[in-house]
Amino acid sequence: MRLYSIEMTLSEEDYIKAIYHLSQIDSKSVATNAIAEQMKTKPSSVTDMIKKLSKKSLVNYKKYQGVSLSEEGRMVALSIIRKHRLWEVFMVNKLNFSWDEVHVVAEQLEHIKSDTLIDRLDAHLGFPKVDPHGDPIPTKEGTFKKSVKKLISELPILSEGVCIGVNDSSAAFLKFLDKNKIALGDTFKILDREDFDGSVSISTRVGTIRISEQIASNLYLEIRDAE
Amino acid sequence: MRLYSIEMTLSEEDYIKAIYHLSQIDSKSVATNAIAEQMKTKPSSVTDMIKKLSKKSLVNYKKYQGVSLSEEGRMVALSIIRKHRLWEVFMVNKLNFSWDEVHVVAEQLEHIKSDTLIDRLDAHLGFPKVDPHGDPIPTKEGTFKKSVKKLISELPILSEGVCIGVNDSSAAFLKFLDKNKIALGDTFKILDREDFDGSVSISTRVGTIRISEQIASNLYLEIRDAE
DNA sequence: ACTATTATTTAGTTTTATCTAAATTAATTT
DNA sequence: AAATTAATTTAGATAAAACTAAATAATAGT
Ligand SMILES: [Mn+2]
Ligand SMILES: [Mn+2]
Ligand SMILES: [Mn+2]
Ligand SMILES: [Mn+2]
Repeated sequence: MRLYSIEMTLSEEDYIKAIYHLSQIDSKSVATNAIAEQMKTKPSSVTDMIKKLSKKSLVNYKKYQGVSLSEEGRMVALSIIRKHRLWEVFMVNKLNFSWDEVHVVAEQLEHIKSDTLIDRLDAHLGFPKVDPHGDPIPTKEGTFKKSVKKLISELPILSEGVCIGVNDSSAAFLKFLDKNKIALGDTFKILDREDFDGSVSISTRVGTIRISEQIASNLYLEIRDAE
Repeated sequence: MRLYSIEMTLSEEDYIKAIYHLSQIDSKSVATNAIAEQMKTKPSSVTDMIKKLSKKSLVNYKKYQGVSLSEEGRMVALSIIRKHRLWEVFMVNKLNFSWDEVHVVAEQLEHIKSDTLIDRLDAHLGFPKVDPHGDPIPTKEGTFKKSVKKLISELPILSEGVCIGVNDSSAAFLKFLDKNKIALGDTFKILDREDFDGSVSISTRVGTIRISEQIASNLYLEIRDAE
């Protein structure tokens, strides 16, 4: 993960990260419009930036064919994600933030340039493996356990797993979870799914409850014994 | 110190901080060239930025007359300095950095925008009053104990005080201090000064030593019982 | 008071990251 | 296969922050 420290602007870093995340969803090459939407900018701006990143050989690009990260680009993405998630752990574990408050600030902190800083922060936090949302933290070398988390709405009946994250971290949703005694770290089993409305019956630590499709598509489980 | 959160770029913040520091040295209005030197930029760039800051009424400016910070400008400066110094304390106290390593990274961290973050960091660090170099940390409200630190070279004979900071934080100088058993927190008394070369005789915790003018003009003492 | 020197500002460019509007290519329908 | 629609790129503009070179104002020396 060291490479030879390519100089990158904040903007370039955010684009690289966006491309990484989009290519996770849909492993093929990433569309210009998708990047524009993610970055809340215009497709023409994306094209400009893609050309720049391509010149730096951080992405593979052919006109009208979309982009994918090069190996260097992937490493840059992982190093930014590593920083983002370590700062999130710091804010939650050391500064008593709650998990829904940290993302915006981590968006800024992830751009601080200092390898020493991030190494020592990692040590200070006890080398955490996941961030407060349950997402894995890449190592310095750019390796990390591939996420095995899936949305409840995507899992087959009888799946069992630990609740490790949410999609929607709005205050309203978090309040709902609290009220229904659903918390990070709880183990759930999917008992049944209603084809009609997609609602799901799950067993939790307080008994069996039924959740709507909307809720099920916002809760991630980590599946046991996955590779 | 809250004001109504003026939007400021990183560059504007660094200029405001530079103007603040320069006006501390020499309380009058600050010269364009002095800012250019401090910021390692050209006078013409400084003029451009001054006009911008003046439009935002963060500085008082009349052509050819130099600039001074407005009251808002002073508050902005103090809030950046507060952040800079708190991050320095964090790196030294929590991440085991040494005091000569933290400044460059703090130059970046001071620009992170989050009032909550800095408040919680302050609490996490136990509301420190000084940074690792002995410089005072402004409060949220923009008040702080006026520095009573003086260079040994500027103090009269028989002054006594606690060593709280250095001017030159090069590795070579810090090594020298270590070798001579001079550390932050030690109490020194100035016994004698040689007019010929400005060298000074001081009593330290390991006995009496003689230091050159060059060393004396790099060590700050905090004088006891000053207001 | 005049001149030389220094400090500061202005004018005109450059680079980076945006944007809008127009042109082009790709994909979908009929 | 032609026409329509959608996606993408190009062209041209703008704003921020820098620069160089030239002009102007302030200061100092005689
Ligand atoms: Mn970011
Ligand atoms: Mn996260
Ligand atoms: Mn800075
Ligand atoms: Mn300091």
